[in-house]
Amino acid sequence: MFSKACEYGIRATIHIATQSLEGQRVSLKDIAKEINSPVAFTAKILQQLVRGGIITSVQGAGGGFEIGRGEMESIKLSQIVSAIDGDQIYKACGLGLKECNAKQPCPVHFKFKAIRDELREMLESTNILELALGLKDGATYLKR
Amino acid sequence: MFSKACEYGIRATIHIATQSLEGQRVSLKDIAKEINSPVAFTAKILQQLVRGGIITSVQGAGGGFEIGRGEMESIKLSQIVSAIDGDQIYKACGLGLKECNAKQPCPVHFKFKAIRDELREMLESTNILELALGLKDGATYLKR
DNA sequence: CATAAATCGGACAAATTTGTCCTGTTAAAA
DNA sequence: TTTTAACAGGACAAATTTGTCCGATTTATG
Repeated sequence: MFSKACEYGIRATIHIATQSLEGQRVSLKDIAKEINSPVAFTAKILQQLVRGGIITSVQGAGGGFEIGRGEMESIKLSQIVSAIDGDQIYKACGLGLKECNAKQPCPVHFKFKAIRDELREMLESTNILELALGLKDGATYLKR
Repeated sequence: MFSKACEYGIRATIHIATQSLEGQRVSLKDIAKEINSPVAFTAKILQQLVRGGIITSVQGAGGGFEIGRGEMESIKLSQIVSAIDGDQIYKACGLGLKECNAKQPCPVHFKFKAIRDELREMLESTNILELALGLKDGATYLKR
């Protein structure tokens, strides 16, 4: 569904959020450990998230990554996906055709569109705060 | 969503089906031309479909690929996807976790499961005959 | 100011996916 | 029976994704 990079990106964002809820800034090392991802690769992805305005980084000793408490509710899963994988997943034809739309549909156009629309709706309506709270409560997990 | 190989595989199968409806066996060359795909790569994918029991190949001069008329309705999109991409798309965790289930869910487990289930339902209920008929009618397209 | 703890960013390497080429095999037809 | 049209399959090549390494930069702290 998503690229590895995107999976790591979502997991990292949720972890950063839970820590930010506690007022804790987290380091790259800590993130990679908590979400069980390769450190250097994770660094690249965090850079993308910073550039995308999804998380904030603080350089230097005592630095790390964080998310402003007030921002968590307005950050949607869809923004993370777009920042890393682009919006192909919402827009692209399920059979890989360049031009595929209601006027000139591929054989599965309408069936796929329905699924994609639901996926988009879900990603656009899911915010990071709710995911972070579920993790903090111990209701969900980020490892394994 | 799907790999390129899988996209080509679905397109190829639909094309073969429309031709089989007319009693025409189709060659690799013709398929690649009609679905606008690289010939040699398409050959590999057709082999997978043959091994998967989805299409039939006939070797030698005048040979090619075909689908028994009676089989089209029982061939589901899900079988093509499974034959080429496997069933990761139905089963795998949206965030890439090895162990993710209702007991130990990732933060987006239930939201993703709902989407995946709809996707699976759609793929399992869509057969090749209906797709081939739409294409034959000129209602849908396989190129561009 | 020197040191240490961090992110930033570029270059490289490995793995996977996508795509190509060539030789072999099969079967129809001249 | 030779030729020809087709699929089968292995080896290779290119492109993309995933992952690594290392030096530069930033900032807190002694």
